[in-house]
Amino acid sequence: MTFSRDIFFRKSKLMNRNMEKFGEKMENLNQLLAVKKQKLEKLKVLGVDPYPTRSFRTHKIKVLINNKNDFISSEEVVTITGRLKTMRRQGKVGFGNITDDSGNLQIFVKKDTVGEENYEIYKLLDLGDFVQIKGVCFNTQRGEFSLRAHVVTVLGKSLLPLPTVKEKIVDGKKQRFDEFTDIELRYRKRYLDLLLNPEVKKNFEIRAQIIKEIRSFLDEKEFMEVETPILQPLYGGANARPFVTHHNTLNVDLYMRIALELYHKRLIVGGIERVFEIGKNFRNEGMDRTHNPEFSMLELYQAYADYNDMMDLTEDMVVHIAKKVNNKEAVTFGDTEISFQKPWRRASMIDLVKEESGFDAADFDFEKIKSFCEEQGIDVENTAGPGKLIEALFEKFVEPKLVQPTFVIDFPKEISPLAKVKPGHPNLTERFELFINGNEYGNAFTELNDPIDQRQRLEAQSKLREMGDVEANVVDEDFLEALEYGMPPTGGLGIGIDRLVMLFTNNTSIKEVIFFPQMKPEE
RNA sequence: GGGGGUGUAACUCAGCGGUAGAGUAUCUGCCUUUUAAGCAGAGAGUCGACGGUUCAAAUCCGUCCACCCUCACCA
Repeated sequence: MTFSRDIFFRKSKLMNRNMEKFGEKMENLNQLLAVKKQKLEKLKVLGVDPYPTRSFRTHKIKVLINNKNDFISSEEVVTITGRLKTMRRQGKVGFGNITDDSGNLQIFVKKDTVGEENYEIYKLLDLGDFVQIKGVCFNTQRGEFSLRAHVVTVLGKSLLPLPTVKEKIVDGKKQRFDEFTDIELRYRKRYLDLLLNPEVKKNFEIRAQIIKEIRSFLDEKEFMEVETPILQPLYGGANARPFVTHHNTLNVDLYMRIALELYHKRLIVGGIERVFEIGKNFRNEGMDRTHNPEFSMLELYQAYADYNDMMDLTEDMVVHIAKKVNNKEAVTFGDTEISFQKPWRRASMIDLVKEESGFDAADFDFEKIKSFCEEQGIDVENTAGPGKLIEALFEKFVEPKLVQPTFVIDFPKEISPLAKVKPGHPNLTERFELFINGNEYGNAFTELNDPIDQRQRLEAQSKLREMGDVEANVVDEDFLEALEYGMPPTGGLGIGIDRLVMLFTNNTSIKEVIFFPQMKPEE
């Protein structure tokens, strides 16, 4: 007997503390389990294997529902499989609802029809059990399309009771009772969440669809999907603190990647002109509504392109997703209607700061910017230069106002160590971030392909690191060497998949779009 | 890390100093077209953990844990 199973999980501390008392208590705690086990035994006595090796079905439930009249008039004998979700038994007859991943169908089991022995088996069923029902479709007296069982077969007994959620249809609207809503339980036991809250599954279906559409869009544009290392001897491509792990055989520490960027650029060097990857990044940082320590990114790199091309590509890709997922070039998030109609606004960071704060930072005058920041109550870190302060002003004054899709372009060079300088503007780079609804959704550059400049930039980052900036980039000699062999002019783009899914599913928490979000251990 | 909130039966919750409650689920009985099926009955809880105050704590106080919200941090 396993005591560590779900409903006893919380009680397990007791086991350490007081074994005897726990033993007594288990009598009570086990009651539900014991009942189910008794049923298992009874099934075995009846010669029924509660966990048979084979199952069989002729139709998914949706097929029956979509062709009700045909199945009723033909009286075709069909077999469905699924989980028993509700049960209404009354003496020598009973009803229940079976769900498979396509739908939900009422079954009608009558003692006279299935026979005495099979009816005994039916009576031993519990909510949550997997069953196979062979029978014929018909309409009940109340007019509900149902399956009249000829044979009830057990496919898998459940031992733990599913939380009970009941539904009633009032004026065509579903009313739910005793919903499974405890957020902590929903995240920790996502399988129950999926089972009991159908709209949760919908979120993840949209997620899958978005990813599928990204793939087909990029495939159409002849991007090659690649896989690059998650375990890396050095990390880079973003400003973030990494997770560290250890490889025993090599006896080296390895980092979990924080970005895909540097390996993709190596592939561009290698002559693959268009690459993309959808994968997990890992950042050892704070968690909140929009941050999970592991999260999904799309990165793509295109040779002979620049950040203007990346803006066009981003527009086209998001419009493509919106049309496929939402059937229109727009999405409603909360009360806000977001329009993806091209073209999206493109405005420089410095112009936007000036527009919203009245402050002109175009001259990069450090003392001037610093005193304005201090006036505005912005903390000035000791490693901050004018570029970082401009970004801070941007975050404070501009970010929350960018509701409709906006490309914020031309970031300070100081905070963009992997982006190419904007011609004629030594303090700026050809970089943009995409903002929607006040949140960042993407980041892109005309990629820096000058190995000498790149080395200087990484060395400058390294100095910041020495001064205490734990998120500054590290110098990656192997990457620099690749650049020295020559990288073509390249445009690169990163899109946060989770946030995009949040946008299209109208969710404000990243935990709603990640099946198993990071949670603290329970003990 | 700061502030606020929540934690009671398998699920949803009530109780907020006098020794544990409801509905659902489970079990028993009745019921051959129900659908939140119904009727009658039963069992089921270290009231998140630890400590304190009190004759008496689910309830008051403190500490801790988990989760949620919010601010800070963080591309």
